[in-house]
Amino acid sequence: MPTEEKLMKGIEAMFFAYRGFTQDPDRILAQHGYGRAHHRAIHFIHRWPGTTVSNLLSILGVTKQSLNRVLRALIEDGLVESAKGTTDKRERHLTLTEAGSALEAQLSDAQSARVQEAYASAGPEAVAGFERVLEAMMDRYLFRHYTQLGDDRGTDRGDT
Amino acid sequence: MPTEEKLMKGIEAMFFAYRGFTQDPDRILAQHGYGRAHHRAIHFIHRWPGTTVSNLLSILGVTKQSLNRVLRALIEDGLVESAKGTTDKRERHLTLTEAGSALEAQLSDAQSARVQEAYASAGPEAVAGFERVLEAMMDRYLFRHYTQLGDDRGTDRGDT
DNA sequence: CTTGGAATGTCAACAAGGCTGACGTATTCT
DNA sequence: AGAATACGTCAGCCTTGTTGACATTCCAAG
Repeated sequence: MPTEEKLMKGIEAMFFAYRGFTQDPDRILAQHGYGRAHHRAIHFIHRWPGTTVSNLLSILGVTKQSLNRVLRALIEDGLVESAKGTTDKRERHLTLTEAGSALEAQLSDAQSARVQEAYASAGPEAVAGFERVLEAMMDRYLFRHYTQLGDDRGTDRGDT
Repeated sequence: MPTEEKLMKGIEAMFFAYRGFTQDPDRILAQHGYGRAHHRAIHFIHRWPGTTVSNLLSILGVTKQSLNRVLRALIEDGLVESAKGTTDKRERHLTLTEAGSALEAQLSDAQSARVQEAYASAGPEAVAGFERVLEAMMDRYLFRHYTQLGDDRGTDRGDT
């Protein structure tokens, strides 16, 4: 049973660490006139090329209006391609263009570098613990959505 | 040297975990018409009762205009008290009122509960690793500001 | 074959919470 | 006396989230 003080330190550590975690990508994004929302979209489209809009919606947990605004910009700027589905023509399958992949790589490199530094300075055992705690901290409902992406597309519950 | 895949998983874990981490407080805050910015102010005023506005500014890393908006609401709502300094009358020393402490406790309980669940399910060794990685991930400059709060008040570099 | 629901896009309006720039006012320091 | 500090505030802008409403296209079930 951790003390209140220990829990509070963990909470503050999450706050400060998350800020460090997003700092470098934020700088790069700002140079391109983008924000974190664009980063998230780019990241997950890179992670699952050809994913659909509704998949992305359930991963990101935002409204389609919010996502659409970001997606529209990325498509107009030629970083993302949206292709009508073949089996289900209502779906749009999203992929990164070359330019999109380039930006993704730039962002990923910056963020990975910081994470890797942290991993290196903390050691492999600490990293294993880090991952275990983070997994336990995730929202289980949302995470289930994420891990089921390959087989289960999830359901759209409309605008509500 | 961790693989790219391992680093990417760590990055996503941070994203999902942070969302879980803020979920419960966000719900409570919404009921009171507040947001995360209010939570952060309340948290750090609780942590350092009597802290000054400029201290808070360097901890939170936002502009005084942003902080002021939040602080004004909390003061008007009677959750925070602002007292003119005695030695330096320019400073405002911030403390939580009873109502403010009550909300802080409610928020802290909710957030601590989730963190503690995660700690319990991951085990004490994992927690030690978690903390080591997070500390290494923080921005060193900002964190130094934080840890020096007791003795060094930091400097205000003006509006720029 | 019709009809309901799913997947998507879009318009409009609004709010929180960042930001910059520009001032104003005490107060303290040099 | 004058510069710098601590704080507050007005105004305006941006991103990114929200709700609500509506249109289109398409799949699937009755």
